[in-house]
Amino acid sequence: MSENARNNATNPMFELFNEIGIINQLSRAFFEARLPDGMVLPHFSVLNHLTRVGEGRTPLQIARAFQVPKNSMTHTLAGLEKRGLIDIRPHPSDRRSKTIWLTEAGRQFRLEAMGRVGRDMAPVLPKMDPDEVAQTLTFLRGLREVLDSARN
Amino acid sequence: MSENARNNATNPMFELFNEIGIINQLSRAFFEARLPDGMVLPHFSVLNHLTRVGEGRTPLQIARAFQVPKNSMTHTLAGLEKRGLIDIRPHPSDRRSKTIWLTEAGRQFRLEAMGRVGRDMAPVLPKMDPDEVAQTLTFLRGLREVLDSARN
DNA sequence: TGACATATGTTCGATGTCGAACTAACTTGT
DNA sequence: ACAAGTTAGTTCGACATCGAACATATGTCA
Repeated sequence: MSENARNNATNPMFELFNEIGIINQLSRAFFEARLPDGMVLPHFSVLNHLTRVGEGRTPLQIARAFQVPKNSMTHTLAGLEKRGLIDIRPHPSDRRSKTIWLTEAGRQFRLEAMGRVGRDMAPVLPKMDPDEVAQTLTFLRGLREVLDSARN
Repeated sequence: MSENARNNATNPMFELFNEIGIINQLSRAFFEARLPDGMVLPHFSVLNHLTRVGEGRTPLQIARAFQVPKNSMTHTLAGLEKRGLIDIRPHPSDRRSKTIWLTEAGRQFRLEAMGRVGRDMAPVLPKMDPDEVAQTLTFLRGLREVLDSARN
């Protein structure tokens, strides 16, 4: 086995993570270029999450959904509340906790942002085969669960 | 069309980006937990990139490969140089530019880090079908190029 | 050649991100 | 009922990240 072969023996899994990192970078930049001033991808993602999964979730539940530390979520939620896009209310049965709700402004903001991003992405997306997208999505969800369970 | 249906009409592409963000988060945390003290994923990624793609690349080339701003790459490279893992030399024909080379310590560090991560990931990876990994990788590379070209 | 445009890398300031330690509230076990 | 352990969220300090402005070098075009 040559020195070169040994050094370049890269697990396909590493390549996959590498590619995922690059796409994450690209999509993040793409989104943030279409969000107002100081808003950042996690802000939009949380609004989207609340719409998809349902309002009234706790900060910790949301942090786990995105696999970010809970203190990072504290910061993201503070930004959303400051902009009046979410409403933070006490948890009905656990006084340590809170629940997160969209405001009307939050709902409207999300729709506008999705529209803006979707419109600018429209010219390129037709190149992607919907079946392949669905297939990839299924695989990635599985990968996420595997990684999640390996996280001890 | 109900209000609910309109709000939940999420483009599968958005779901894909969302999933990619979560996996990126997970894999980043997994890697960084297995790197020494102040080292971060981009440090490892650059060492890996130099090994895979070849040494002697310029900072801007590396920044473009990872789709990060060039000033971010300046910072990452400074960290690697400070730790003696790379060697920064002048560009032979362009005095604005520089070229990046692995040191012996850098090569060794990368091998050790890959070993550590690979070992801890081994119990989990057998669950992933190699064909599906390869298929996903192909698709994602295509997606990256589409996004890259759409980035004006 | 000289003026203007472009490309490379750095600096600066602002802000996102995260680990560790902390407070308050809840749970468990005896 | 009480102590010990656990959980939810925050605070703090360190550092990564990035946009904008900058200095220097190169390319272009008359």
